[in-house]
Amino acid sequence: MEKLINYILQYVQLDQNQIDFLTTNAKELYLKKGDFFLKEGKTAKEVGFILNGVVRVFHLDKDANDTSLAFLEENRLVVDLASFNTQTPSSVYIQAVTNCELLVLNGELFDQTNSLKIPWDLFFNKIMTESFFNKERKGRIALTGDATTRYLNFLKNYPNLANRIPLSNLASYLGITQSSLSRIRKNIS
Amino acid sequence: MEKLINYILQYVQLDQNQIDFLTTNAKELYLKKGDFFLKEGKTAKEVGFILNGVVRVFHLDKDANDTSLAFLEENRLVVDLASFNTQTPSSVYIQAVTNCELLVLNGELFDQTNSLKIPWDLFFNKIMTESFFNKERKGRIALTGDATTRYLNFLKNYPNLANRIPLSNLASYLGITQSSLSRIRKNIS
DNA sequence: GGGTTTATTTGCCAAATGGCAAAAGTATTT
DNA sequence: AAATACTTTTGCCATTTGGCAAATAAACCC
Repeated sequence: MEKLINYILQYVQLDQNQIDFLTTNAKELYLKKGDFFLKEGKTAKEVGFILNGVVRVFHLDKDANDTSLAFLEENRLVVDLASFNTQTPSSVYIQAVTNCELLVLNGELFDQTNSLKIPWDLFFNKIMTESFFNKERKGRIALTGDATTRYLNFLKNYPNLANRIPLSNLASYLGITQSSLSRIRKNIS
Repeated sequence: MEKLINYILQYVQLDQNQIDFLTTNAKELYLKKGDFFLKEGKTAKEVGFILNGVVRVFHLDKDANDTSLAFLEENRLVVDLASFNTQTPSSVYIQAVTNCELLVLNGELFDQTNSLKIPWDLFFNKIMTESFFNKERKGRIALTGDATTRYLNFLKNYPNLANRIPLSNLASYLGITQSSLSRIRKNIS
């Protein structure tokens, strides 16, 4: 629980009452490898925080091609902000890549009444701003260079992640096939 | 001027006083093809609005490889939000692709005193939120499929833009060489 | 542990893309 | 209109990546 509080404190201030309030209302959630936190078409009703494990955000197109959009590990929020904020159906899947231990804050904690207690608007604004700037700066770098460059780039940005997620998922994130990624790995070593 | 006001009104409400205030303080700026609105290393001091023309946002890596990050046309804001909001040096170039006619709002209009007059915080939050969600939804689609798919996708999303920007710029946006893009065009027709 | 499933590597060849340079086409200037 | 500069197309060939299927390795289940 402390981890989640510290995470939130990076963005907004909380007094002891507010911390107690969150501690009382957060629930633990265990996801087994393969379990879904959110499915396309469903509206995001809650916000998760990863205590342990890795989750993947991905998209399926009409031909069932699987594109990985993001990987999230410990001390990160898990939520489709677009769906959660606008309460519209999500266009992505969020799935546990490994067994996961999450803390979950129910959507009701974010409603008008509770926003008086916790400055959620400010919190999400900061999260979104930070995330927006990251994308601005690094986002399009994904298309730069050949597959090997993109892979090395990924290793540099997320050094611990590559050996926690299946090759196929990483390949779809990098925009190549898993065979190609396998060969790239081989060439590098 | 009316165009800019209407654009802002999409996001926040303004009364006649506020509209007059903006009208008085906005300045016209003409950029010739090739002129820069912002250069890497400079801090964004103003916000532009395109009345006419196309601008390109791009990045140069250490080997001077040019990667197009975005193209903007009429009725869009021109600003490196990351640099402008945090008043830190920009990591991108913003350059006129065609002759451009802009309205420019100086940074001073956004300072504390003037924020009392105009709800800039809310305005930028909405812009950023909208932009963030667009990236979430469509951003990574860029890496989906082969170069032809990405080109067709671009044509669908920005039907008028393709014939207003040089082939080389579009190619760098799509992550391919201009020769390849030229061949792709040929094959399609 | 043995069997089953899933993930990864590899071989083979086809297809896509890059690199380079020259040619053809357009736009711009004088 | 001619000269110049810039953009786009094309040819040639090397390299990268994809597609498919089989082999190997690793993880999972009973």
